[in-house]
Amino acid sequence: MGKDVGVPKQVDHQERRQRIADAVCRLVARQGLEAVTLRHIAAEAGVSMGQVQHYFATKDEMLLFAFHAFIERSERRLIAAVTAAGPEPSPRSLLRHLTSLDEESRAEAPLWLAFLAGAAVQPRLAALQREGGTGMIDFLAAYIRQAQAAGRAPACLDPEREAVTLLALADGLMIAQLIGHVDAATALSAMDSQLDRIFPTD
Amino acid sequence: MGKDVGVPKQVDHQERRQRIADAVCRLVARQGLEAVTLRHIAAEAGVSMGQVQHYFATKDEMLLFAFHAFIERSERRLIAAVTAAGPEPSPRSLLRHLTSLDEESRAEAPLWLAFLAGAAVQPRLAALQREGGTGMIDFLAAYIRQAQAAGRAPACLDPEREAVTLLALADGLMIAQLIGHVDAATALSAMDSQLDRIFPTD
DNA sequence: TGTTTTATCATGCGCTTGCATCGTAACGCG
DNA sequence: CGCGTTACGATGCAAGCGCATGATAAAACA
Repeated sequence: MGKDVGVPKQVDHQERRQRIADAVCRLVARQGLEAVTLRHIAAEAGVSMGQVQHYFATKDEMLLFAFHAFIERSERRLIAAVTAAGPEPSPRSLLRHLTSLDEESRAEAPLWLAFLAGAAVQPRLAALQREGGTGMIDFLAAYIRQAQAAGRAPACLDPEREAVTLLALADGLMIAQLIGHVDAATALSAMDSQLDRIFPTD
Repeated sequence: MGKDVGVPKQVDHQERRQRIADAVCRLVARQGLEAVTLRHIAAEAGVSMGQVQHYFATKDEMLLFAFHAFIERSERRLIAAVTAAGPEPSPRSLLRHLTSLDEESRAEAPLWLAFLAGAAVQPRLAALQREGGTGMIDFLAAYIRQAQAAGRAPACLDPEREAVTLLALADGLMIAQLIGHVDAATALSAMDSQLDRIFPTD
């Protein structure tokens, strides 16, 4: 019986799934969740429909996997954007990133919004979203607390509340930009105004 | 030829369309945009599928109409919420409403989000969204300007930017609540904190 | 080697979709 | 009254959907 599970027989299972998940993300970003069909995904990924079925038992499982992968990638990039800016991480880099001012995030805004809308209806998507979001809030709150300890932020602020505010504002500004209510400069100015309030010395 | 157009022959055309549009909104709020099919809508509205087809040439036209009706209703209620609170309209009532703390708005949050995601993909929906949003921004900015003139708000603030910030924050907090990142109390506290900054004397 | 497992494709099935096409009541009007 | 427009229901249809099935080739293992 001693099966050595996990040993790839011929192809890298995980890599194939990821490649298909990427195709899902691309398609959702471009045409929304409704455009996700097995046939469209197969075409977008440049593989046969049978192959998609081979790596994902159902369409739902595929969507869930793609969403999870997307969230993980976003978090990784967010943290990288903050910590890679310098030895002393800057809140500006964090929130400029969140305000979707770089092209990479901008292109993914519709994707994020589509999954958000899906989460409003499908509990399983909402659960994934919750995990990701709280992680970011904790990260931000800890960062604010640290700034307070260093005297770079007013001690009277509630770190939790400010973290929630900043992230909510980032989401809202991203939406406003996406719809066309405001341009990037206005969004950035609004976010900067908030940051000045929290980190006056930067 | 002198046709008296608009004279209802037998039924109130506009009222029928509105009744169907309401069914669309209910269904979208409950199950998302993907659940919108002619048959489901007919069932939700309690009419035959033929009737739905009679009042809307295509599914897209039906969605567009429903979305437009929804936006108009939201704006009407928003303005009513502000002006009906008293002779001197209060920013609190406005933004408590926007933060989706009343049940009515809360139930419509998924609906709003679904149309938002749709707008990210379909330009015609985005156009409708844009109209509605700028109206609210102008309304808010004018209100802030008026408060500045009355000395109830710091003159150093840029009304446009603060209006954008408040609306974006409202959207973001609504999303955070919907996903479950924060509870209503936290969201309200975050919004109040912003209002204190803009209207310190209230 | 032969056998089993894995990877892949092609095809088909049952169902739902938006929409077109009929038939037919009911009312407005000359 | 008759006639045409309007309102509405029933049905059909081609396309697309998720998914099941079976065939085939190759690799893994005995």
